[in-house]
Amino acid sequence: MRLFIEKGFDGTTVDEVAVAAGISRRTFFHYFDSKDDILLSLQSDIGELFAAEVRRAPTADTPFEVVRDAALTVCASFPHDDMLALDRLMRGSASVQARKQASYRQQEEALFSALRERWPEPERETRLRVVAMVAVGATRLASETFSRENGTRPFDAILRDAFDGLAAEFTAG
Amino acid sequence: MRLFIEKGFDGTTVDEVAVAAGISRRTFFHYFDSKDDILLSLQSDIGELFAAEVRRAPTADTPFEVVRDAALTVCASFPHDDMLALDRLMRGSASVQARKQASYRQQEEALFSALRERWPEPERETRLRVVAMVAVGATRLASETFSRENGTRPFDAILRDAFDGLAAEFTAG
DNA sequence: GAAAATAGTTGCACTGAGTGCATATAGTAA
DNA sequence: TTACTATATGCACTCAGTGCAACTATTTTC
Repeated sequence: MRLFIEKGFDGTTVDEVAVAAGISRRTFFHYFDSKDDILLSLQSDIGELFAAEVRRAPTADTPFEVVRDAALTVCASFPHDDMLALDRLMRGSASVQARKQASYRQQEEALFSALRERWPEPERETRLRVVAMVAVGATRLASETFSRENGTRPFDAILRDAFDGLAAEFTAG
Repeated sequence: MRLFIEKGFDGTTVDEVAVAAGISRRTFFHYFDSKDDILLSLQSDIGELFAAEVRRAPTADTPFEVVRDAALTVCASFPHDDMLALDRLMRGSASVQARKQASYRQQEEALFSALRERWPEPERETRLRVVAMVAVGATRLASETFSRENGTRPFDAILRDAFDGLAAEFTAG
């Protein structure tokens, strides 16, 4: 991370990272599948946390309520200062940025699976996919807003706003 | 494309592509920034089409109606057989897949800008972002469903269902 | 405590993507 | 025909990522 901040992500070679970490280049690739994974690994398991929270939720709630509360719970447990720094680094590489977007897709899939366990009726499938998409989307919108505002407003508040805005948009129109 | 279908995306080198196209390797990189771009370039301008359609829409409609109708119009103009083949190829490469997801993000941004021109009031910003996100999301969900069903149901119908499902989910809950 | 099995580490050589630079080969204007 | 410009190409290089074999540390077993 120090090297990336100093010289940029693209300006840092894997060799330099390996040397700085006191391991050989080959050993680096034993622990990380790619250079991108250094950054990506730091946020890869959010999808699982999210899904786990959904499985733990009270049975009386609607799918939308379940995912909203799960999102708020999961995101409360993140160190927000690190989020900003990581986000800035990720913006430095197109391929990292791309794979980050792809990871949202995976989160959505994990979330959908979890929802599906609770509401297995076939006719609900489309709507559950929609809910999963919207939940991940709201989380992403919130984290983008958080970065855009440079962390001046607490993440929880932004996330709550995103979900509220979402609900408002569709109950009104 | 023929090479990719025969030998897979990863199994085909840029040299082979260049030879098959009757140009030099160096010239290939003059027209494409990367190997991935061969596939990516075939769907890169959807965002612009989408945004253009939004700018052309009747002023009386709500944001949601505008993006739904724009999506339906734009997607009606695509050769659906090619969509399936392209989609299958894209699944063959992780980096292409990732960049495809990233391109959805760009479409969302383009769409938001277009919406913003029509509804410039600051207090609407969040809701317009939500609408843009949901519109691109619905389009993506539809295209995933289309691929999953292997093209047995017309894309227009699936897309309409996605938007309807979306509306239903939020007016009901 | 020595030998043997196992897990983690490293070096080496190779493939393939992508780039900078200098040059060549059109194609076009003068 | 000449001068100019855009495109095409060759060459050499950097760097990410991989397969393989050897090497070292750590346990296990007798």
